[in-house]
Amino acid sequence: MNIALFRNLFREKKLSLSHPRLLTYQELSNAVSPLSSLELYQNLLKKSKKIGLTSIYRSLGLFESLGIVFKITNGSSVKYKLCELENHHHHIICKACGNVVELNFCDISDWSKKVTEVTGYQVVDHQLNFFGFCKACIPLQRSQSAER
Amino acid sequence: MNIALFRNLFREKKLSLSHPRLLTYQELSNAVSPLSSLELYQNLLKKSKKIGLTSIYRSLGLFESLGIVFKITNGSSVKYKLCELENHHHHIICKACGNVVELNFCDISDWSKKVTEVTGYQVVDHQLNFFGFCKACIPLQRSQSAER
DNA sequence: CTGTATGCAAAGCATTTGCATAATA
DNA sequence: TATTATGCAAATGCTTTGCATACAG
Repeated sequence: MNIALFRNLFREKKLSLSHPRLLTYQELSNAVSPLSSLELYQNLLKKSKKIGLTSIYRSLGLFESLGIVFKITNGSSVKYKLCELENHHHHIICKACGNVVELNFCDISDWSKKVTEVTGYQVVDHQLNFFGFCKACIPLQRSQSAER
Repeated sequence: MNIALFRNLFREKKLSLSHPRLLTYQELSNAVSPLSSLELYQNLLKKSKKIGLTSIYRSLGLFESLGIVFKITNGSSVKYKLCELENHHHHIICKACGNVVELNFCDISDWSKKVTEVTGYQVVDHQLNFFGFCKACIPLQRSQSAER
């Protein structure tokens, strides 16, 4: 999601676009790979930006609930990345290096119907992640497979 | 994985099959839905089994590294379930009461191929959870929808 | 101005670790 | 008997909360 859309969204939802929120967004926006809350905090401090860790947590929580950010819980580590695709999508995560690629397809709506038929549950959401090895890490597969 | 295979594995790997490990295995084996480390601990205490929480953590870690157990990291909650190698499946989780129903179908293998084609990643695993409201909780939907 | 967000410090929690004791093979 | 695992208590580390202050709209 680019900065213009980001600003629009905040205006639409009548959410205040505070300094910490903007900084958090920008830092994620510059990032090449997913970042933890602490990395985000330290990166901003290095750039002499005044921000509290707490606000980063709060911003990330807000962004996540708005669908702006994807939270990657991979074993014990938690990282965040900006969603580049605006529509609903899923991810594939490299088990070795942690890189994430977004998948711009989701045919799961048929499944939701099936789930409702079978269980009686009203399905409102789902979560799907693929795990594997990116091209660069395929050779490492054997040595890494027990990790996480 | 049944108890016979479990015992065999431990013998093969020359791992000691201690009381806590066996209890942890059995409790998971009896469980209808995935359990957290604490639930496991409390269930065993209720049954007057002597065990420490620490040992449960250590057993679960061992089991996971052996591929006996699957760790479900759902937002902030972490639960474990025995891998039933014969039928891979997914879950639907009630957002209101937390009940879990297992879904005995998974047609995702076609997707894995597609993911590989599109991204070049070698897919080795995936994780799919549905969220919704069970019959009893559908009336609560409005008040609970912001949670998690 | 008025409500909302911030930042610090402290609290909370799940998980891990150190170490003496106990159980396993 | 010699490893190896256990269990308690304490430590760790990530995340959340309370609350007075500062900021955005």
